[in-house]
Amino acid sequence: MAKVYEKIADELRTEIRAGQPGPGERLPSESDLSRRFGYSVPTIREALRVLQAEGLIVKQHGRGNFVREPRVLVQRSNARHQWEKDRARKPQEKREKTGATEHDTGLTINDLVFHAAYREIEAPKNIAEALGVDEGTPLVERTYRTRYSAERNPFNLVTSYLVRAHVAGNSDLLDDTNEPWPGGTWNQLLTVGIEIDRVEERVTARPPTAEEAEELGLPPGTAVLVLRKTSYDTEGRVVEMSDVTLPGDRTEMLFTTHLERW
Amino acid sequence: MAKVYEKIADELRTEIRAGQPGPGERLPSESDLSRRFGYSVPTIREALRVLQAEGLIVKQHGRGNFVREPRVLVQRSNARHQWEKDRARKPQEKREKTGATEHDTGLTINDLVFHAAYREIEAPKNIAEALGVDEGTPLVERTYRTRYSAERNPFNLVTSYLVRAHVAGNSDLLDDTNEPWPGGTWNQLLTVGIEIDRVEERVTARPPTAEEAEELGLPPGTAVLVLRKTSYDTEGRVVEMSDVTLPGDRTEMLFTTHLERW
DNA sequence: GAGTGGTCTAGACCACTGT
DNA sequence: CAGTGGTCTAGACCACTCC
Repeated sequence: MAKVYEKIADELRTEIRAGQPGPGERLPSESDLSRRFGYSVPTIREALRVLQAEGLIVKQHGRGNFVREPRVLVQRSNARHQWEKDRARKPQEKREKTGATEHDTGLTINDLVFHAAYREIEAPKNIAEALGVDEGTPLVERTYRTRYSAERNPFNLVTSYLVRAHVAGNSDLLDDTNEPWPGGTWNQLLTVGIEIDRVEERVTARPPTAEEAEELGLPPGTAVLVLRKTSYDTEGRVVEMSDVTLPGDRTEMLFTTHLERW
Repeated sequence: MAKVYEKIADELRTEIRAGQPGPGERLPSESDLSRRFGYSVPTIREALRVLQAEGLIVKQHGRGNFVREPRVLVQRSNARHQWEKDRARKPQEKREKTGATEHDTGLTINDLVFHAAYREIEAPKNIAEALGVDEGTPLVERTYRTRYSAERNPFNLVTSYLVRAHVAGNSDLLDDTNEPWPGGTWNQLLTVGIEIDRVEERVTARPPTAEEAEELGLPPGTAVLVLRKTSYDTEGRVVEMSDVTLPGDRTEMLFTTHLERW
């Protein structure tokens, strides 16, 4: 019942929590730890791997093992939805100035880099279910990436779906050169007479897939938040659905629920 | 740039995604894979570890490596807050019958096992900030565990804080033998004249700590959702704050935001 | 070039699962 | 008992970082 590497991990974990070494500081080298604990380097590495999986340390090839520094940078609030709805009716020059991400982060449009791609597809089963349409229904699929101009990796991955028939009345919606759409999707929906009534967001958490870790630049020991946002119009139809992947170590989602007064 | 174990992981991942083997099925044994790929068992194990960290497979000592089956069982909706507020004013016999967890899960009180512990503490810095009080202010701290009667591990870990001075008017609130409180915390707050106006929930995701993994029975390759719920009364005071830890692989949180109509 | 972590090998032995 | 994964050793060699 000993399990040497767990004991070593426990001991190192306790020391790190006590601040010895503190955030950002280096741990002793693996061979030093090997001597200190009297076990082989692979065993030490096994212990360090446990701490890495907990997100407690970061390994840096050629430099050493470091205590991870916490970071939560991007906040996303559900107040953005009302804000976005209000924005949709503003005149174009105002709409162009700022988007929902800037609203959340307080940054200006110059600090952010957007990338979007457009595609028409036929609804696969799971997407069709979420949109409440038949399998094979023509859809408009758009994928977004947003990142800080100073950073390499985007801080979210978004795939958004619209029912093609809903938006066919406005040819701008089917033209992928109109990117990014001034005023956002909801303004475009307004042009075809659709008003959003409520938004549902389903949130789960899991480790990133290999592709997500790659694209978001996530080190091992990070989780992602997975958000499926469904927008309903005033008649209860689903008019937009999007899947969003966010890095758990730098994202905080804020949901405010207002209650009826007594 | 080869990295054998990554290539092996890629190949196995592709096969699993294609359904070969499918969810719940066993992978070939590690020594079989060693022969198939022509690399040593430790290298194969390294590849399998990658897949485990992604939550794609589950290792079972003495049995084999299995493709993980997805499971999302517990749904938690922010509609629970209005429901809970309404319940607080109902007569006691109704309040006793069911709690917010039953409301979310659709189970009856007999399917669930509760455990609660009670403690009085002086506010440490971070809690004091969240409650908007001075450090050292007397608080009531309560920790909850809820689990299915058929399962070993709870499906959430809750720590809740109240300001002692707010609730001192009702001695029941300071008596830890009154567990679980019929009608919940908000009914108790009602007895001291406090009405909840809005709830804020902050959500992040991260890998579980060693203690959380242990207590929730989480296998490696699982993330947790961390939720900080803050309840404000009609005067804008924070009257309750709780930290909730939920297993990412079996929890879905649903937030509905209603928008103002044009 | 010295020091660090990363990959891979080969094998001994232990612990768990199922027959 | 046979078959499986889990732990640990000892060491070779590679790749990266920093002086």
